[in-house]
Parts: sequence; C-alpha cells; structure tokens
Amino acid sequence: MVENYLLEQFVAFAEHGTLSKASEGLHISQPSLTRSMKKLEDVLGVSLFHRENSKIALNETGKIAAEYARRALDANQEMIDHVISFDRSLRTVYVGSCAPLPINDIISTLQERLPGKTISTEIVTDDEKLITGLKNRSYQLVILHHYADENALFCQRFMEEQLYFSVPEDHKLAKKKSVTFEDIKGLRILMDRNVGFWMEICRKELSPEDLLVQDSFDAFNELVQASKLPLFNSDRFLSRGYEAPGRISIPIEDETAHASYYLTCLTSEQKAYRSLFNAVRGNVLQNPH
Amino acid sequence: MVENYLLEQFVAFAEHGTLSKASEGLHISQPSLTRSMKKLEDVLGVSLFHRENSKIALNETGKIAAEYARRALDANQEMIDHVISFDRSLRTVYVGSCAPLPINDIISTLQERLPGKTISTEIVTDDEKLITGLKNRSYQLVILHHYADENALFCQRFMEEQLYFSVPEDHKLAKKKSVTFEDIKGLRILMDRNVGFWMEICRKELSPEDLLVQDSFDAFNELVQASKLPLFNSDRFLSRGYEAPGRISIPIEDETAHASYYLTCLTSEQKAYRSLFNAVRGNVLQNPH
DNA sequence: GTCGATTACGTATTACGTAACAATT
DNA sequence: AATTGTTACGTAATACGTAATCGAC
Repeated sequence: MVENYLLEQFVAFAEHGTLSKASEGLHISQPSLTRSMKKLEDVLGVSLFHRENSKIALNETGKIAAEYARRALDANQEMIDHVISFDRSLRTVYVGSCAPLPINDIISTLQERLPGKTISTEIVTDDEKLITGLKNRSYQLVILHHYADENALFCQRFMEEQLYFSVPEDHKLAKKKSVTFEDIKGLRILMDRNVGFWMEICRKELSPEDLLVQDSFDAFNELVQASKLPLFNSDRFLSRGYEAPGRISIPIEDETAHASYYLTCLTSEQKAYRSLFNAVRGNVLQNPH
Repeated sequence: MVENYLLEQFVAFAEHGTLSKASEGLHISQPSLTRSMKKLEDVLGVSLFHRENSKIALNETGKIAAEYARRALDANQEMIDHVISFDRSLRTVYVGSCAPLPINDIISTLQERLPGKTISTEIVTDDEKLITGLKNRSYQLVILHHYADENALFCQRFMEEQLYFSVPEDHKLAKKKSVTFEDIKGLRILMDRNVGFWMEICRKELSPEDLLVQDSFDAFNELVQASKLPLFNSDRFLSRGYEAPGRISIPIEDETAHASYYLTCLTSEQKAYRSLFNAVRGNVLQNPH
C-alpha cells in the first residue's frame, strides 16, 4: 500500500516538471518533496527518476507510475465525493412543485416541521414528472395542482390561488369587475417565465405569440415599471398588498384561472411527514374557497 | 484526500464485522482501530457507523463508503503491480527458443554478457511465433532453427545439433553405424514432451502414435531406466558423456535430424547485444560442421 | 466473567521546515 | 547571481500500544 500523500506529491511533480514548482503548488518545502520522492521509490522498490546533478525527471517507469497514480487518486476522490453526496442526500428533502408560489408559502413550514433537514426545491411544470420523481425517490415531497388519486400517494389540498389580470388604471378593461380569457385575447401580455404550470394554462387559453415572456425576473420587473403592458397577478400577492403602482387587478372568471395546490408524498412515507401535513392543513382551513 | 491506511482499516472492519476481529487481522490494537475509524469519519465529515454501547456497525453511508474504499484500494494496488512489473520488464531479457538444448548452452553466456539483467526463457515450438514475439517486443532474443532472412532481424548461427537414436546394446539396430527415420518407423519410442520443434520433426517423419510422449521429465527418465524402449539422443549430450547405461546411440542420417540454431534479435537492437553475439560466434567456430 | 468498544496517556515514528551545501543556467 | 536539487538536523504531528473503564451478553 502506498499512501496517497506520496502519490499526490508525485503527480504534482509530474505536472509541474520540477520539484521547486511542485513544492510551491503543494505549499510544502522542496526538501520535503525530495524526501517524499525518494520514499516513493523506496516503498515501490523501483527507480522512478533520471537524476543528474541538479536535474530530476521522470524515467519510463516514472511516466507509467504517474498515470496509475492519477487513477488511484481519482478513485480516492470519487469515494469522497460519493460518500459526502450520499450523506447530504440523507439530510435533504427534495421538493418539486408545479408553481413557485406554493413553495414560497410552505417553505417556512417545511423548515419548521423537518428540523435538521436541508430543503431543496425545484419548479417542474408537468405534474406527471413530479409524480414519477416522487415514486423513484428523486423527490420526497411534491406540490401538484391536481389531486393524485392513487393508493401509493398521500395527497392533501393545502392552498388556493386565483389568477388576476393587471392593467393600468386608464386601460379599457380597468373598470370591469371581472374578465375572461376571451376578453383579453389579442392583448400583448408581459409574463415572467418562472410561473410553473401557469405558463401552460396561458398558452392554451391565449395565443402564445401574445405572451411577452421574460427569462429573468429582473427584466420582467423593469418592464412592469417602464411599460403600460397588462400582466397577470394573483390573489396571494394582492392580499399582501403587492400591486404595481397605477394598476388595477381584475379577477379572471374562467375555472382554469383558479388553482388548488396539493402537498403529496408516498403513502409509505406518510408517517415521516405527519407533522408537516397537519401544519399545512391549518392553512387551507383559514382560506376556504 | 483520505490516506489509504484509513481505508485499509475501514475495509478490514467492513469485512470482519467487529473492530476486535479486524484489529487482529490487521495486527494492530483495537484502540488504534477505534481511533482510525473516528478519524475517517472526521476527515470525510460524515457519520459511517451506528454506535450503541459496545456495538458498532456500518450505517447506510458506511456501506457505500466501504464499496468505494475497496475500489480506491484496488486502484492503488493496481498501480503498485503495474509499476513493479514494468520495472522488472526493463531489467529482464525475454528469450524464446525453438528447443531447450540451445538455451542450456547459451544461458551462461547470456548471464555473462547481459550483466544485471534477469534472463527469462521460454520454449516455443513454432519459429513464426518466435519472430512475431520478437517484433512485438514480447522477446528481446529468440533462437530459431532456420535463418531469418529479413532486414528487420539480425540473425546469427551459433550452434549445431545432430539427432541420435538410442537403443539397448542388444537391440537389432545396435550394430548399425547409422540409421534413417525410415529404419525406425514402427518402433515405439520414448520421448520427453519438452523438446521444442523436434516434436514436430518426429511427428512428421514417424507415426505420431508410435511416440510415447511423457509430460514430465522425471517420468521420462524413470522409463528410460526401467524399460528397453528406444529413444532419441543428441550429439550435444553424447559429447558430454551423457548416455543411459547399457545403451548405444546411432546417428540419424536424414537432413531433418540435423539442426542449426540461430540467435536472433531486432536489427534496431543489434547494438545492445553486440557483445553477446560476438561471444556466441566463438562457439560455432569451435564446432564447425 | 468474558467480550467488544471506548478513553486516557505515554511513546515511537515520521513527515515537515530551516539552514547549509552543491551544481547548472 | 539565480535557480534547482540534495543533505543534515531539529521539531511537531500523529499513529500506535498499554492500561484502565464501561456495558452487554
């Protein structure tokens, strides 16, 4: 068995070409490297270098040894990476959601009810992908906008969201009590790309080319301020007083403009998340629709 | 970077199941192992064991870590094996020969003229395989029984051998001055398997089923003593006085019963073996045919 | 009481740095 | 002169063994 610190120093020499350069890279002294290289030759019982006066270079055996040493170090690093990654995965709850808003709403409850766990969240537009991910353990929890009627899944409604249409006060629709997707068809509408499944809804109900989709939230926000273009809003934002200045938000009548969110886990893991599900049940009771 | 002595001890524990058994296998004390395992957890920043009172076992992370640790150790061992093997190959001259006798004759000269080298010899019946091996560097030197007329090969005759037929003194052929393969056809003949290309010659000139081939030289020798079966001999043995008691050896007239041996190397390596070739040239001059 | 694991302490190894030296450029 | 590698020596880190302690079967 050859200790890895020797191989590490050996590979560093092979890459730097001289002991002094390598010793700098390794943050050790040159004499220390000299000794290590001799020790490596000693434990292998093999000559690895051409030495003449103040020159040292790999010989043929040394070149081969450097190759294999790299592989041995790679295997070592691979072990470290995999073990640390697996260990982290044990402490992490992966949450997939069909939309960003329910994540914002539930994240503090997650942290409170899953103490010591790291919460990792991801937006996935397609409910089916979320369910698949739940089953293959890519996610421990997913947030759907449909009830999942399967024995293997434990599914609980925990939040509602109503889509609003936001226009400048002087817009021709500003006076209306409510609108339909039909009413706003043909208008160019500003949208943030990161809205999860809502993007699908809007594409279906309106003409995709009318949607001015912004990749970054910053760009979207800037355009909200700088333009009079209509956009979508949500009761969850409005109830917290989030309304762009000089705009009015009007509820959209269509059924598809209303969403119910369902927190879902595997039935087999239901027990581990009991406290969490109890906590979010309170939510929906306070906001009955 | 995790040092290999830790991985070695960790894998030993994974295999033995308890620290005490593992420490015995490793020839270290139990307390030392306890500390090493803690250190391993410390450098990885990860828990690897279930501990309760005087019990310790791998947890899930530990099982995965053991797998990867094994691979890392394997990569390390692989490096050691390959480097040592390559180093040895640099100090070794591999010699292939079409027959055992010329090897015996030349081996002391090889050792004398290739100081510091390990001589590794092998009998290969087929001259073509020897030439191929020379070209792909499996052999540095080969001994052929035909001249190799190629620019890439340097080929020098260095020894002759004459095949004799050895019979008991009271054998019907014992009085003859010489015999031919034709004369001895039909006789059952005792043979050692390890005679190189001579086996091919005998198979061609005689009936293969008449050859009583012995796998081990000991068995062959025993049968020579215990039986009156005829066998082959060689002028090289006879000139040193090797003759089985109560037997007479008669030269075989056929051309195929005479062999010339050619020491051969790659022309590109001729220089490295100049002294050797000069030394064996003396041989053939003393024994002109 | 025995066996297995851990803790505490002393020791021996050894990897490292500093300083001095030798040899090239 | 500046750079590179080696040797000599002292030091600090650390891996190990021994002895003692704790728990469980």
